[in-house]
Amino acid sequence: MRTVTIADVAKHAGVAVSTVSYVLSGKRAISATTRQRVLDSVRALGYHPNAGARALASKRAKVIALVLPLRAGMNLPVLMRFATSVVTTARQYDHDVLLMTADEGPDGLHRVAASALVDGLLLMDVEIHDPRVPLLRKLAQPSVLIGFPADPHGLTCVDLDFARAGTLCADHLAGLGHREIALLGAPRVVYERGTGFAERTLAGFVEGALRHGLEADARPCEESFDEVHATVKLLLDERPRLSGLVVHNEAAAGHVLGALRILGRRVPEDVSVVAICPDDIAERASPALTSVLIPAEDVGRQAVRLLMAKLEGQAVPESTLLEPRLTIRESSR
Amino acid sequence: MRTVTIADVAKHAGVAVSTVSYVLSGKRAISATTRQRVLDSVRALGYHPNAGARALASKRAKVIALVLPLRAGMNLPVLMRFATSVVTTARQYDHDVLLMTADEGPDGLHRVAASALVDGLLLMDVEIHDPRVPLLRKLAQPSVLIGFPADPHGLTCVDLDFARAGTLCADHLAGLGHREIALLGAPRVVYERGTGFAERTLAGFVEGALRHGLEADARPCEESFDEVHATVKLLLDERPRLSGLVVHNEAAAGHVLGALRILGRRVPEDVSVVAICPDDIAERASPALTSVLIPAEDVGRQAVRLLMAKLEGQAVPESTLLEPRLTIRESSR
DNA sequence: CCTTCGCGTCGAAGCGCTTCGATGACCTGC
DNA sequence: GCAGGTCATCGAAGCGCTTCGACGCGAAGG
Repeated sequence: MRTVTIADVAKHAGVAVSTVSYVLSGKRAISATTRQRVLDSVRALGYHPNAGARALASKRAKVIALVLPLRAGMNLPVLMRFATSVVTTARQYDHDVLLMTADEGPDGLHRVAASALVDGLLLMDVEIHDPRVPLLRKLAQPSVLIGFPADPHGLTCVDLDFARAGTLCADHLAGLGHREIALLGAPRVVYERGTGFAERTLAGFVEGALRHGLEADARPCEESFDEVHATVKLLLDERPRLSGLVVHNEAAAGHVLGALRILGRRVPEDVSVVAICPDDIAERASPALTSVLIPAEDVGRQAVRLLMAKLEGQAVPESTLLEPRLTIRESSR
Repeated sequence: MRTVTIADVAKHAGVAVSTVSYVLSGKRAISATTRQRVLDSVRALGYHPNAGARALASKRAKVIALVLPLRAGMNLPVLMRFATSVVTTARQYDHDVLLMTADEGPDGLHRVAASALVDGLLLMDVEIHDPRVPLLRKLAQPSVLIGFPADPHGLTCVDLDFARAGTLCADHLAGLGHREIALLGAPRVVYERGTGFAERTLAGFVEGALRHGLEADARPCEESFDEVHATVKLLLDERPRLSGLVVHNEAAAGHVLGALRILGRRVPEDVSVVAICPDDIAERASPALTSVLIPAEDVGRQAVRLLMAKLEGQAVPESTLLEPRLTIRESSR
């Protein structure tokens, strides 16, 4: 039971190999009758083009690389959601996805690119001074980044508009009449790493609070319950009249509610809480959290679309910021 | 700046193309001096073999498929950890990983296999009556399954020994002197899906409890705080002297502690809690949970090893059960 | 009626690599 | 001193596909 090749199909259909190829690729006109005959043979023999041969001859592997980070502080569920959406979208464009971890570093990217294993790259969680960025500029293959390096010039970057997300939270709380609010942020290491999104959220939050004339505070925070409890307590001790809390730390969101309960503050009666986190986390919490979602699915879909456009040789914007949306649930009033 | 081919290397080193190939593959003896000359040229020119050409000529793509599920009830962080360990291990064997989602179904597997895109497949979360299993038996490529279908004959399956995990929990609680214990399980849908692992845990738990002559109870449980709270309350109402709780539901583990707190039971003074969950979840909880870990990393590594062995034509065991380990933390005494 | 032009199809030349059989060069042992 | 055997290297034949130029044929145009 040898594997079926295009030559087998050609013989079965009584046409030339090239004709089969053209039927399958649609790159030249083929009469309806011939096309049908070929298609029938393809089905009858169960033909599947050999990926290697196709890649060799056409210089297109129909595979894109997805490079995921796996460092501390990354939210795994979101990453997974993102990956899923990338795979699903890529399949819609008839491409497959090669999964890579960031710890292979620039060399890993160079390897898959130089060996023509992939036609394009998708990098998640790009840092401000990312050592992979200079390499990407040299590569023959196009790439799309999730996140923004210091100089995005000549690159294609996608991200949630975190500054807007921060502002949106401040706006929401201000609109509800709160006068003293605070941001409970990501673990300190995230800020230090300079990934950018944490700072941008903070900046947007502060800007929004200022614009509304609110008293605003902000703290990084680790993810353990004890740390969250301590930070919330600190915030509350320093500002007894604090009545609005923005949480930009998915892992901590649930703990914040627990801590407030223990500290004798009711949510939302005493303190309104707004989270910047995926919807499922917000919904699972009790009370359900008013939240600005991180639309992992949208980001993935958009990133793949941009990459596919680049593969087609189309021009695409350097920067794509996804508009955040605030969903009001039970934790704010 | 054309891409460098093996012919360029051969010319640069003053040898035949085949000699370069043999140097790189090590499949024939090459003199030390020639080898060095070739290696120098490779480096000087920055040569990387073209993956498509290599795959075509050698019939080995050096890529394996990783098929991940994305259904309700799956724990995303564990999935991600698993994927990471698969990628890392595969790289050690000089292979890359093609990421697929289970929703492409049997057709998707058939596609990547028939097109020789991959040399082998790794399927996560196999169900008792998995529609993909009959296909796997027909494929030219070897595969390894995480989980067990009804008839594992002729396949290669890896999993945590969930029955042992359940028993281990019962043993631990019995050893601490508890007489009435209960298992708080996965969401009902997980049992209904017949994935097997939930039942096996339950069976192991019951068996262990019986052997020690304990009173034992068990309930499936959804993941929301409210549901967990309700289930814990029910358990406690029915058995006021319940003093040991096994939680086999990662998402609920944290909520269980919260519920017990609200219900006025101290952990571990009044109730000992043992979880079957990844270490990080157990450690993050407060108090830290005594737990049997789901060793996602081990499973991934082991699965890749088995697949690589099969690719080399070696015989491997049909069934590999990974021994669970119980880590004692603060939540049991 | 003959030229011209598309349209549909074919044949062949690669794409860059692996692998097989062949070829020398050199050594060994009788 | 020569048959036999190694060892290192080479050349060439594919692997299965895409793509380019060529070609035959019927329709349209002069």
